[in-house]
Amino acid sequence: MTSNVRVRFAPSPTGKLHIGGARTAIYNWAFARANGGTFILRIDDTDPTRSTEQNTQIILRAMRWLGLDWDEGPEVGGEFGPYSQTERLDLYREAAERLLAEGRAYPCFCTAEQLSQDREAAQARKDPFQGYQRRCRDIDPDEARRRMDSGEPYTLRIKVPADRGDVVIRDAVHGEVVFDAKELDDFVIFRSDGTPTYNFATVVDDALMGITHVIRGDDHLSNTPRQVMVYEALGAPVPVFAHISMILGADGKKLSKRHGATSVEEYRDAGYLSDAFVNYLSLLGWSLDGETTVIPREVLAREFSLDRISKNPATFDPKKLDWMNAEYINRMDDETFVECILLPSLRDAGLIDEGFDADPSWLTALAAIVRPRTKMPADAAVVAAPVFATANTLVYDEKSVAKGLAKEGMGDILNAARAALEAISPKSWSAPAIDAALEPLPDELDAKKRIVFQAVRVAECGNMVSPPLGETMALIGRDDCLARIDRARSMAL
RNA sequence: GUCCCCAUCGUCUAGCGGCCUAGGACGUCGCCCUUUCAAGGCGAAGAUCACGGGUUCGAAUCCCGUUGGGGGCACCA
Repeated sequence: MTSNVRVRFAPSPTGKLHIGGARTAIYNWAFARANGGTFILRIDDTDPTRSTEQNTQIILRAMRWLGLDWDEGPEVGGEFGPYSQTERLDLYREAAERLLAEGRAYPCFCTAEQLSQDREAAQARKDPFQGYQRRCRDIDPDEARRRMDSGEPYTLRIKVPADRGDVVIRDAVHGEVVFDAKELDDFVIFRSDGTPTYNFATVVDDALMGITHVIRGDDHLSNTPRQVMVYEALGAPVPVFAHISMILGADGKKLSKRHGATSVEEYRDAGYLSDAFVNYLSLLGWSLDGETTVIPREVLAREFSLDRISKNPATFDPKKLDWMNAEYINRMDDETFVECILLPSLRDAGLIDEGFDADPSWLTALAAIVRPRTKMPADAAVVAAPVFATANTLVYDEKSVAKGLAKEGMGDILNAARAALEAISPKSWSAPAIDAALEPLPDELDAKKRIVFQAVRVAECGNMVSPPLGETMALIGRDDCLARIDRARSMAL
């Protein structure tokens, strides 16, 4: 299915891609995919002082990690390029000159001092309108031309038509939003240094690129009537807008550094799965049916719709993100879990090296006990650590030893356990065999189940908390299990 | 100051006039499973639908106002 839907995500490279931007990108991407449209990535770098190439690269990398592939934009090109604003300066100049020639824009020679004076005066006389007072709007065009040619500094301002009534914006999430054109001032579209302003450049780009739907943050809603003025001056069709609410921190304030990680790549580095992250973010302000929470990206790309976007600002909840991540880990197939979570985690923790090789069935058995205990990839290594230790290198947790081993009678328990385990032949060393061997011990020793297994657990794993004993010991191997008991014996009384 | 937006469990949300004594998810709590920890299963608590007026036979849903939050009003984006 193809359609003429064209949407764009247009970050300005003044910083990293943050959570709010990522969510906007996801919505644009999903909307394009769901409608067989085109997803465009454009770099809005009109502010040369704050934009950097490095930030652009970080944003592209984050987009790739999120799995948001763009059809037109940096690196892939497209017939509406170039796709960064610094390369489009001529297009803005052309558009501005046309508007000037048509009398839809005019030069303004007011100085910054003059303007702030006017603003203060308006404030002082409690004028409800505190915008530009239109001093230069009626300067004779010929005189204006002379002053421009003489080198006098000027900006270009849009001329809001005198008879323009209400400006009605069609917004897919807010419905019709009405602004009184009287509130609009003749805002600057070109600075005196010859660069375009944001409100002008974006509209020129969106018009030239044939953008049909503008999905962006709520903070632009109040600017939209100004932009509509530019579309109309340009004679371009006005797109459908969809203004989405902001994402807040737990204190209800706009999400910022104070709330912890805000950039996409911090979440990647923390070990969050791209799929889980995208799923979680997509639900921050959108719902499929109000019931479903696990929504794989293919489903999102098929079912996303603007009319299910919520108007409320959403609070970012790290706990639910964690749950989502665990959910995706739990739903992986074994092979994926081993390749994408377990092995990398073990490597990062230094438990194995690049040349590590293990029997596939052994790895599957390890994965089976590790996976349900893995919320974040790093958890996997923590859980698996005892398996990768040896009797000599195993680290014994002090508290666990004190509580579970260094007590009266523990020596007897370990002796009995050792004997029972030794009775298992190397060939039949397995989880069921180990469980069967250990099972009668409490009765034989007339000791509590809890106490017996706790002692063996600490002896084998160095900790009172571990995955099930039989499975773990099967993975450790018979010889090392026996050796661990020997070592633990010296700690028991 | 002015304009615009928003308002349902702690959080994300469902709800678009009767199906709502308000549904789902996260979190919290309890129980089951169990040698520990998880995972899983079952269940519970939790929202006078911000408040006040209307409209209507009937309102979380429509209208007005109030309050509270947020955003814009720049030669920032």
